[in-house]
Order: sequence, then C-alpha cells, then structure tokens
Amino acid sequence: MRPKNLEKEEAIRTIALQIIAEEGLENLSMQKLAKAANISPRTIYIKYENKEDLLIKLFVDEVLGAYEKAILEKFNADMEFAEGVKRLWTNAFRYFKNNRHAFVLMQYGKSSPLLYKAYQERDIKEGDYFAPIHRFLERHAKAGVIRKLPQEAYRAILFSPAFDLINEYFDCLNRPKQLITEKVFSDSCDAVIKGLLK
Amino acid sequence: MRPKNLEKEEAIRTIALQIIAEEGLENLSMQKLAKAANISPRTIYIKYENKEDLLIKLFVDEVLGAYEKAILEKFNADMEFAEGVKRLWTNAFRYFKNNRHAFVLMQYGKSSPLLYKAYQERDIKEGDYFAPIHRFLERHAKAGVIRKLPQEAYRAILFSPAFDLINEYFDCLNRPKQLITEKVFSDSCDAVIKGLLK
DNA sequence: ATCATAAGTAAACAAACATTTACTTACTTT
DNA sequence: AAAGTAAGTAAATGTTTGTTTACTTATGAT
Repeated sequence: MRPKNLEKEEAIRTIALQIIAEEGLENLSMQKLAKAANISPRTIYIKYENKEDLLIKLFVDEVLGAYEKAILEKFNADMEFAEGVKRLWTNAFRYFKNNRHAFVLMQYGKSSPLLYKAYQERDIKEGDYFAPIHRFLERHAKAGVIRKLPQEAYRAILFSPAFDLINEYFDCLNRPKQLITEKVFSDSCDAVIKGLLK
Repeated sequence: MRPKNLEKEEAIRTIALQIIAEEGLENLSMQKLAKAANISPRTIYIKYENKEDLLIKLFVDEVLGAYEKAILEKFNADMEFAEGVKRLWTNAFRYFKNNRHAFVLMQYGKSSPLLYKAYQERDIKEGDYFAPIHRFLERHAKAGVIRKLPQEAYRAILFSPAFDLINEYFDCLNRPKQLITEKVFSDSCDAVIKGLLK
C-alpha cells in the first residue's frame, strides 16, 4: 500500500492557517486551500471528513493543543504566585510570537460558534488543560496570598490582557510603531499580578 | 416617490446580527439573510453596496459606534481613577447584557481581517473614541496615581478582562451555572484597578 | 517481478453563493 | 386624479462552493 505523504498533510494544515490568518475564516474554501497547497481537493478528504472536521481538528489539535502544551512548559502548581504567572505569560508570548497564524485561529475560537463549541467540548473531554493552573490559583487563594475569585475571573484578569498585548504586538510589526516590547509586556504582567495579591 | 420602509432596514440589521451570533459570520449569506428578514435579496442592495459593505457598516455603525457611545455614558476624564474605571466597566456590562448579538460581532472584529481593518481605519478617521479615556489615564499617570504604561497596555489590562467576563456571563446563561454575577464582575474590576495603582 | 491497495489526481456534480435584470408597487408631488 | 420615481419583488445570472466519481500512481508485501 502506498504510504501517506506527510509533507502534504502538513501543507494542508500550514496553508489553511495561513489563509485564515490573511483572508479570514469566512474566506477559506476547500478548493482555494487545495490549489494553494498544490494538491487535489480529494486529498484533503483523506485526512478530514469534511470542512467542519478540518476546522475543528485544526483548531483543537493544531492550535489549542500546541498552545496549552507551550504555556505549561516549566510551570508547576507549586511555584510562587508571581513567579508562576510570569512563567505563563512568558510562555504564551514566546509561543505566539513563533506561531502568528495560530494566534488568529485562536481568536476566532472566541467568536465562531463552531469553534467555541469545540473548545468547550474539548475542555470537558480532555479534562481541562487549565487544571494545573487551577490548582496553582486555588492553593494561593487558600493560603491568603491572592484574593478569592471564581476560576473564570482569574482566567479573565490574568490571561486576557496577555492576549490583547500579543495582538497589539503583531499590529506593531505591520505599522511603523514599536510599542509592545518585552519590557511593556513584563510591566503589564506585574500590574496584573499586583491586582490579585492581597 | 415611495419612501423607505425603516422597519425593513432595521430587520436587515437585527437579523444579520442574529445569524452571525447564532451560526457564525462564515455562515451568513445574503440569500439566507433576505429570507429570514422576509424581503427580497435586492432590498439589501438598496442600502448596502455589497456584502462587505453590509458587514463593515454593521460592525462600525451598529456595534462599535453604539458600544463606544454606551461605554462613555456619564464618564468624564476628570473623575477619580477608581470611580472612572468602575463607570466604564459598568457601562460595558450593561450595554452588552442588552445587546448580546452585538457582542459576538465585536469579538469577530478581533479576528476577521476585514473587520479588524475597518476598526483601525475608523479609529484614524473618527479620531479615536478612546480619546477621553486616554486623557483620563494620562492625567492619573502624570499625577503619579497609576503606573506609567503605553495606552495599548492600559487598554489591555483595564478592558480585556471585562470582555472575557461578559463572554463568560453569556456562557452562564446557556449552561446550568451562575458564576459571573454583578459581585464577581465588581470584584474583578477592583482587582484590575488595584493592579494599576501605585 | 507483480499484485493488492490506499494515496493521490483531474474533472465533474448539484447546491448555494453574491449580485442583477425585468418588472410591480406605493407613495409624494403636481 | 395622474404622473413620476424610488422602493421593493421574484426570478434568473454566472460563479464558487463543498464534495464525489472515475481513474492513475506509488509503494510494501508476496
């Protein structure tokens, strides 16, 4: 039996992310993707059931999965509060700097109903990547280091500013300004940490 | 001359937002919109040049414009820091609670290249709705009340958590949990304020 | 060497797409 | 009351969509 050409599989993923980032999710079509990847449309259907399946797998495996793995690198729930948060921010910044196209699909996950649903179902099935961070926060809350809030609020306060800054960072690359430096990112992280400390 | 039927114009806007919120931007078609609004496709083209024009005008006028107006209500640059931020958060929460569909298109503005571009160009042309908030922050930074950061960092730290919490709030409405109460929203706002205070 | 088989292709499919054409309707102006 | 006109409709335009059909190719197993 003829083996799969792994280069072609990767081309599908890479170029799909590229089209989504540059032209938008609403402008990705199977035929456009096939042409850009220099393959036949049929080839996409060997790996993916249909377009929805492709999008969900791209989002869940390629983007969410890789991000979650990257953000938890060298992090563990026993760290000091400030140290742990800093590590998570640094990891997120580094990962997305090197995966700009993934960042855009990540953002689509917050608006597209299809992807948002996949995100929620994944959290239930795979048991929430947030678990170590959850333990980390709960421990510091119990110890009285930080103020007590629901996990969702922690998530919002601690991480959404990082996403916003990364978005701004990419904007800076396109335009003639250079606002979001490592220093600004680090100072912002400090501010966020301070807000939660008791 | 026969006058425009304003009800039909509003139906187009309302139902377009509804389809986008429920099925996604990538699943809005002119024919689907026309059928759902009980009009002929041609009628959409009386008011809007084409689909892109419709989307941009929906996003800029209907969503961004209304949001910016709502968030600045009873706010002015001379307020105390904590008071001002609280007002902005309260305004944002109230506005989106009553305009759930607008919130989804707002989120698409952070991922869709078409909408993101429109957002940036609007800021340049209309002179940035953020101006009063900008003055407010600059004043408190100069007075030594808050730490000095670029405007983009202020924006990220102060407002992106509010968006995230609003998103979570809508999620709570769908699922059997009730986490994001006014209290949690208010406590989160306090944490964000404290983080920026010197 | 050749066979079996899944990978891969090019071309086609109906359905859905954005937009237009040809026409009718309803209201203001005269 | 009649005329003029933009609003509005139903149906059709050609194009693009997601997906499939019918066929070819490359490779591990025999």
